[in-house]
Amino acid sequence: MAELRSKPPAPADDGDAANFCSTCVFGTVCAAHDVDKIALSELHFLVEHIGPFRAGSHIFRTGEPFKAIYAVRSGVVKTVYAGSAGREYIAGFHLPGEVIGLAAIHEQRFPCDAIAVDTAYLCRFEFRTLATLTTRLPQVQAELFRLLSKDIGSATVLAGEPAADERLAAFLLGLSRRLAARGFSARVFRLPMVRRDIANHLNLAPETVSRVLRRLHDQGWIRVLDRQIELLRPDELARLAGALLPVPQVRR
Amino acid sequence: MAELRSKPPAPADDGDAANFCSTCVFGTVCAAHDVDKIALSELHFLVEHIGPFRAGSHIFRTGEPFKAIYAVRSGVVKTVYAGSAGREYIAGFHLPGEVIGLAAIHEQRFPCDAIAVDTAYLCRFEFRTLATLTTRLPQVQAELFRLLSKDIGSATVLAGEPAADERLAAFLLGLSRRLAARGFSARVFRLPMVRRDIANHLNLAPETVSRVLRRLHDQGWIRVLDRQIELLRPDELARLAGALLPVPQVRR
DNA sequence: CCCAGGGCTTGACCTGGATCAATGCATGCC
DNA sequence: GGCATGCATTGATCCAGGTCAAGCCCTGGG
Repeated sequence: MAELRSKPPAPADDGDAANFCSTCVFGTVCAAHDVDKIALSELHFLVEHIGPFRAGSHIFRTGEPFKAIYAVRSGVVKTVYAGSAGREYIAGFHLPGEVIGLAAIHEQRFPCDAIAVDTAYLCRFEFRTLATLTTRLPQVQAELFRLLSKDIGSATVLAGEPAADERLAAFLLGLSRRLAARGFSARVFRLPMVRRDIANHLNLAPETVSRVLRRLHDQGWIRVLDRQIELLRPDELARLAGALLPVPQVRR
Repeated sequence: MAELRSKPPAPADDGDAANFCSTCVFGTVCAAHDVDKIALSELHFLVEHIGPFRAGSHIFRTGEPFKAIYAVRSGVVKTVYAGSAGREYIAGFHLPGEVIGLAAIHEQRFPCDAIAVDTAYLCRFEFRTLATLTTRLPQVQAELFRLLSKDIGSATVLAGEPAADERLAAFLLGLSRRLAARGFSARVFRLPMVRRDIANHLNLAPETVSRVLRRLHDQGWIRVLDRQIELLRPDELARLAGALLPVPQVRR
């Protein structure tokens, strides 16, 4: 498994006056031809590059007043909800190009913590300004609607209380596909988070994660070396995951 | 328990040229003073009243192209996702004033079925028209953002995989509060759905729902007669539910 | 160098809730 | 009326995964 990338990818490009970061969620807007150029430059102007956040440090905290949404530029960020009895629940891991903070619009406070899993850089979008801008940039409004809508179903994945194997298969495959959509290898990748976090996110005990990984390995469907993962039989994993994960998104 | 309402509430009011239905999600928009009256009348014009849908009939189906969002006017509607292996999962029950279909924006197809639980009337909002309108009506845009954002966290409730008792407590209390927010009794109400649906929604077996209801009853916290429910100790239920249900919303 | 601490794995045991099965009780249909 | 159907409840059994415990390996610090 020497071919595995052992270090995180090179620092994200920062975009320039004319173009946003290549991974940016608003990339499509930027690429469109009929966009009001002045408004577009305003959108660009409103973006604030922030970071680095070291592993474990907060981007925002539960209860903080909602001021902005954030797009991950590089690194990985987890969103953590406080559960009952001091437990916490990791709702998701967010890769470069993904947006966090949208759930805060409703109550105007963040309902969860956002914590860097490894060193992370983000883009910050002041929300009031963004919302004003969208009245002049219908494409951006549409994109925002899309982003919000996308997040609605996301938690539904665990809803059927699938078996541990199905959860893990869906998790690995989902990660693989999201990485692939951002230009990384779909077959071979590195888990950025510790087992405990995977377990928490999937509502399993860390021990169970270990056991299932071993089971999948013994069946010859994956190779595991520490946090390095190789998917040998994504087809079998997909069969296992069943309807859990979204359609093999042909994004954009 | 003779005081229990044994029939569903009177038919919802239909609003008039100047005001929307009293339960309508866009009620606040309507009440605002500084709204562009012409645009507002357009919003009203765009609403289409549909129904009745008899119990079991579809408002929309999984995979259908997304054309509109819907607000429940009266009755109760469930949203059902197809799970793996032919199972289905009930993501939520939607009361009058609540909006369904928002999750379809992302893929431009409905990701779930919407099925009437009892006789239901709805309002239909053509989405393209609505989205165009929002560029002139910032309040409506903000309301849409709020609605979308609200739905993001909703599935997170089951995320911690709480015990059966906690789930049921949270479910009953949540229902009670949502009903109260719409002017019904918070203490005494009628479950509109069968046990099987409750079980499915909470990821429990119907037998477990029965047993837990009995347990809560034996502790003197609720009274159950068929689908009639009386909450005797909402405080205890809230303690049980813990952090599962949202803060006792002071809505708007 | 040794040691401490954390992440990961593996084994042994236990339990909450699923599953299977039977019964009671409505409602609707012929 | 008599029967079928479907909902609800209760009892008996089973198992997936949680919990507890032990051991391994790696890294970093004194």
